[in-house]
Amino acid sequence: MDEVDRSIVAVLEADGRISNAELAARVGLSPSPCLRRVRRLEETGVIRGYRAVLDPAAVGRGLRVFAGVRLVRHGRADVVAFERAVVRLPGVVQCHHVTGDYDYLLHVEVADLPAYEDFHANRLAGLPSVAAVTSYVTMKTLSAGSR
Amino acid sequence: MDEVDRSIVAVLEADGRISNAELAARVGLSPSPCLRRVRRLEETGVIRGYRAVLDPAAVGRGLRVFAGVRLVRHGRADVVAFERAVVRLPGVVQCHHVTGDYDYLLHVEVADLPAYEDFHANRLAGLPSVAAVTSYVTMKTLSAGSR
DNA sequence: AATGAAAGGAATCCCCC
DNA sequence: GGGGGATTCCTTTCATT
Repeated sequence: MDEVDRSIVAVLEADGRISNAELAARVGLSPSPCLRRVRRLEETGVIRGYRAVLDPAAVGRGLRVFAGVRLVRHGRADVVAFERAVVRLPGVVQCHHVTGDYDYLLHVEVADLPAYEDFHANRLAGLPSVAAVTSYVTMKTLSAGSR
Repeated sequence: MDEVDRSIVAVLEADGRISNAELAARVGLSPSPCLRRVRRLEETGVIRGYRAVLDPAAVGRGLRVFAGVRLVRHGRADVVAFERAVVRLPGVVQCHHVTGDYDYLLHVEVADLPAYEDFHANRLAGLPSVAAVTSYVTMKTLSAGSR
């Protein structure tokens, strides 16, 4: 990871579909060594993949909610069971194991408030060991620059 | 947005750098109409862009924290000043205006805990109208499938 | 709207520096 | 590690159905 590699990942983070030819020009290389560096960054896991960024509302994920979850018990079996189950729930984007007032902070995206009510009452509350759920419903999201 | 469009965005969300030729094959079209559909999805804003997904630790963002922020005052000027300033802070990925115990939930990514201490004490606490900050430090993140 | 052909461009590989 | 050039594949456009 030298300066050129850092430039490459910065450009690809902002535009993941840029052509190798233009990427090379932007970082001051010719296409051959540029492509070699990109492949190496992919192989070593610095670049994990590429994704299209979608309009949430257009694909049925217009409501974003963060849900703080506390568990009743914290034995290994309880934790494993919860973690396995929660990432399989439709609408769960990420599940963060956090310090603080909650055990987990869930990033959830669903169509609308009725869909979240269903998620909350019929999916999440029924998971093993879930003691309490606190929901933070997103009204607006501001993004920082290129991300 | 018909079924084919939904397939296209699903494939591109999982692999944003797939070639148009292979994308076409996967959704059962020939390349020409497939490309036209992708362009239309981009122009109408359903596809907002493409990004490389990076290993956070490899690019100096090894620590993810969610910070619940309460403001002292909620007048329009206070809110606007806070929102303008917070997204400019280095490390702030997204700023969610939420319902519940906090006014905002910040998604922050920094190098490590000392960097977060600096962010918390020297950047965030000094913003206009910030009354209190509650930090949820992520120890582990589980992702749901393709996202 | 989809197809298919054709031109132009890009990705990729090999070899040299 | 970087560069140049050849090959192959892809992208893109346009005429056609």
